[in-house]
Amino acid sequence: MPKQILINALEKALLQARQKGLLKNEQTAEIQVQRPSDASFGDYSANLAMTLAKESGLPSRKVAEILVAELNLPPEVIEKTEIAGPGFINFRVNPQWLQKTVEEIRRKGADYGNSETGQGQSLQVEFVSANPTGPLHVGHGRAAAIGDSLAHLLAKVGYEVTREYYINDAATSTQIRNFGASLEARYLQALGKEAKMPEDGYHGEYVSDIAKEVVEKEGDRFLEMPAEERLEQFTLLAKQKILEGQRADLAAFGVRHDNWFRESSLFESGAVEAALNLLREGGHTYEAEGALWLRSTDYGDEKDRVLVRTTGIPTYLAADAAYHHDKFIRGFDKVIDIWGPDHHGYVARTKAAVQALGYDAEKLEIIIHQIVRLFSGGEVVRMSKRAGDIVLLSDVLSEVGADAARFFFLMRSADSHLDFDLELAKKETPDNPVYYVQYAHARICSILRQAEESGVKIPQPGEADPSVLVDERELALLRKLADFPEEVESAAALYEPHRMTRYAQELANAFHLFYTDCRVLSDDTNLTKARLSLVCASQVVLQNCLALLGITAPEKM
RNA sequence: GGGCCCGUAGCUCAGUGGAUAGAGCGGCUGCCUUCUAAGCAGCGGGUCACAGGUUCGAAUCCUGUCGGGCCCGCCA
Repeated sequence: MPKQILINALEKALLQARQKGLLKNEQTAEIQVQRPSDASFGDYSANLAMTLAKESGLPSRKVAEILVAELNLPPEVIEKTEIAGPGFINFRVNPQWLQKTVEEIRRKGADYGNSETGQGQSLQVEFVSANPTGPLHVGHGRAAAIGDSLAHLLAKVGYEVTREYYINDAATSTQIRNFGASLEARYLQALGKEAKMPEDGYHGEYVSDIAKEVVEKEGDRFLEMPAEERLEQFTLLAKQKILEGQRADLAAFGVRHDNWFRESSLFESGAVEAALNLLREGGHTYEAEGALWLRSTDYGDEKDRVLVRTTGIPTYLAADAAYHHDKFIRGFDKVIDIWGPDHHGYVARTKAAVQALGYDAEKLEIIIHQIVRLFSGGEVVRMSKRAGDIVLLSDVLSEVGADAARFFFLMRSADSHLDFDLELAKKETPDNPVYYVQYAHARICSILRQAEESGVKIPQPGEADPSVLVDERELALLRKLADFPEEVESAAALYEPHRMTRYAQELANAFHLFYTDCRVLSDDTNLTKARLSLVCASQVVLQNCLALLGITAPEKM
């Protein structure tokens, strides 16, 4: 990687300059190499001279000159070094090096872009984790897209990744009981009986749908049951049905969790009690007003939080503390939770609980994504009759398809509110970025088909001479392809999968430009071979990129 | 009242302290006898909310103000 080569070379040059007494700086400045804002400046750029100027008492351009004189760069990678502007050192990559990456990409195939950054550390991404009291909505869709793509990214940079779904199914949960009671009421109503919905009942149409299904399959056999047992049965049924639906929605979205973890299992196994004891023994709790409190303020929370209610029933936080304890007991080196914006208030207390249990706060990363608003023709959409104001993920999927939904959910950074334009996502025109990207892949496949049909052999890696790829469009495409590992690296390091949708668009653009200006199949045998090889490399990178996003790469459109 | 996120082109948003701040959409204008026009080219478009501060250098970091969203339970 040129970037790493440059950083190493600059480091060495700085050391030499110091040893020779040309620069007096003692401090070890972090050496940065970045992309210049304007490509005409070069492929890479270093600001080192500017950061050293003040301390060395020399003008930054002078410092740059000293550094450049000490620089020793492999000419086959970096062909040109120059000082520009206030003291930037700009580098241009040797086209030879770019041309060689075609072969490297083709040899590595699906592994191109992999790295060892994660060093095989085990890492868990927990995402979606919706309450079993209703179907998944668009917010969950965003979480699913982010979580799944992030998991792909982290696996690509060398982590051992587990995807987990936390089922909030605690039997003591008031919400679940309420939901069960709602289903019971709808069931009785479906059988023509008088029944009142509970006070904070679930009025969405999906509850009635489930009730009707129960009537169809089980008839009126619950009527005779004692009230308490019946409620229990319906609570169980409600949970089960919703969970089935959630699994089906995720499957339709192409998201698969390795592990579905039941909150209730923490109570059954005694893990909640154990975690509470640990917190007590560590002196992180106290009793007040008949409840057990966590001293979360010790770890920066704005107030202490209840762990066990006056009723003796543990809170969600108690279970969550036990849950995270369990994650670390299972040996995860790093745990990432992806939550909706309505949970941001729980970040501080959860991190507090984790620290009180003796773990480094840095081992837990909580990503909060902001809300999704659906638009159609400039109007906010409330699509679902079944769930009131909530727009269901399944509705969006049947409307625009999984690929478009994934891409749109991943177009913005998690921090940013997402306006999802359904019309645009449905369009089969270049305005729609997901089609734009997929079309590039379809075009690639079309060229390869065309070549085969006309009897032109696709060269194996190494069979083409890439040095004939000198057109500006070809070099621009090569640069984009060569960028891929660095893009993956930073998207993974920053936990920002949305960077890859942007990269996908840029890569597709570079390919379309190449396609327009450079005819692949021509009478010039060597050029045809080299360009076919470049097309194959483009296909590899586009596929790898789309795989990280969880989006298909169609061969025809 | 407090917390979190956001404020950048008409709209939706990128932008890991660097050079003349970018993309897509929308608008207008061109380009198909040639590997997919689901493409390409061109034209417009900016007080980076505002005010201070830190820095050689700020859209980016800090403080404050204003505006928008979400949240603030011994619910989950």
